[in-house]
Amino acid sequence: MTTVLRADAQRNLDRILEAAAALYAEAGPDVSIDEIARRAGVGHGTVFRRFPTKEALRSAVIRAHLGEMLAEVRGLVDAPDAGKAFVQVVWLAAERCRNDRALFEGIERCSMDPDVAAAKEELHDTFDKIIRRAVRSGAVRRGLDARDVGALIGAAIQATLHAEREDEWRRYVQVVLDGLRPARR
Amino acid sequence: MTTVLRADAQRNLDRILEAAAALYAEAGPDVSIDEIARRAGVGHGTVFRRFPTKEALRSAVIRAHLGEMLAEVRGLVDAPDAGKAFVQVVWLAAERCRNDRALFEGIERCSMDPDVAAAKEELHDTFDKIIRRAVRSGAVRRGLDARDVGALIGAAIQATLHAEREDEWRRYVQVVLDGLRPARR
DNA sequence: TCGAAACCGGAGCGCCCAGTCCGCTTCTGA
DNA sequence: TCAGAAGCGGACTGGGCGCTCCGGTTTCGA
Repeated sequence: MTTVLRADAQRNLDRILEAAAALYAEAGPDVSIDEIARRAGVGHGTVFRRFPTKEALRSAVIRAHLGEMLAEVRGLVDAPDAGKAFVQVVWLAAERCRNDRALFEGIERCSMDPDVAAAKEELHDTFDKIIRRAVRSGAVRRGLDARDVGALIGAAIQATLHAEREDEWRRYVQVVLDGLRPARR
Repeated sequence: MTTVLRADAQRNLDRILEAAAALYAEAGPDVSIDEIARRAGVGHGTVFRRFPTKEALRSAVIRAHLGEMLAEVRGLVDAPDAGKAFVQVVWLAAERCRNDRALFEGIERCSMDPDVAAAKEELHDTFDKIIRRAVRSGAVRRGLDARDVGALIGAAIQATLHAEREDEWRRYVQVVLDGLRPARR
């Protein structure tokens, strides 16, 4: 099925993925294929041979990111303090969204891709375990799942994309994080 | 300067604004002029005679919304309980964003328009008064201004745009609202 | 070394959309 | 009623972008 690519083709493929990830991170998920091809140093025909559509390329990049996040979250799933693990995951996700402008929006948009959907689900399942433990330990309010928390944190980051101050996003994430604790009284 | 429009022209202008507001609310701030013109029942040339650019139309609609919000917020600026007034303003803004998909994103995007910028500033100033009183009364944490709160609430709403459950947004707004209270301990 | 298979990339197509233009229609004030 | 001003809208332009195609080039196993 998956035959080995010729050396030059593999090199170009790597360059394309690298360029796409960089441009998505800098400019959002709507960068044109031409721009990506230019940055990768290839013709845009080459991009379309590897990825039949613009969406396919986006999905591939997003999938890679989700894989990395999953590995990180898995490393925290059995941490002794569930509340701390929860906070750590949130900050990890926030940092990622902050450094990659397309990540949050892109994940939503690529949900029709079955591979992305599967990766997302797996990530959510893992995060849900942490959340449930954190809820049981009284560190997090009831009634929230991984999708809720992801949406809220992602949104807080999005809100700071055009902010003037560089560290704005940390304050916003902290506000949401405080809001995620059990309601008072 | 502002001469009176001919009756038919005024009618068309009203229709255009109405159609634009409706489509922005339904489909976001990137609806094409053609679509707006079609919904308004006019040719798109007519739209461009009233509004020199697509942005001008967007700005006009946004400005109208900001004017309405300003009136609402002004009505709460001298409310006896500053904390309650703050919460009310937040829910008002949230409801508006919820009902108008383009509002939050559109306000950011139209900030170069001087009229929109002025309206925004006036709204912020008014809301800031409420926030300062609420902070003093201990209902809201320090270090936040109207821009912060608006960004956070808008973001929470945006996060629920593609949610399956219809009332998702209320939960999210409540989380942010709780996060906006003074930090514990 | 050499030929076939794999690969490359830019010209070109079709579509969408913002914005312009002008011949025709509609309104309005006298 | 009527002339001229105001308004109308569709044809058209130009630019951007996703995507295709094919003639030329590169790679690599035999």
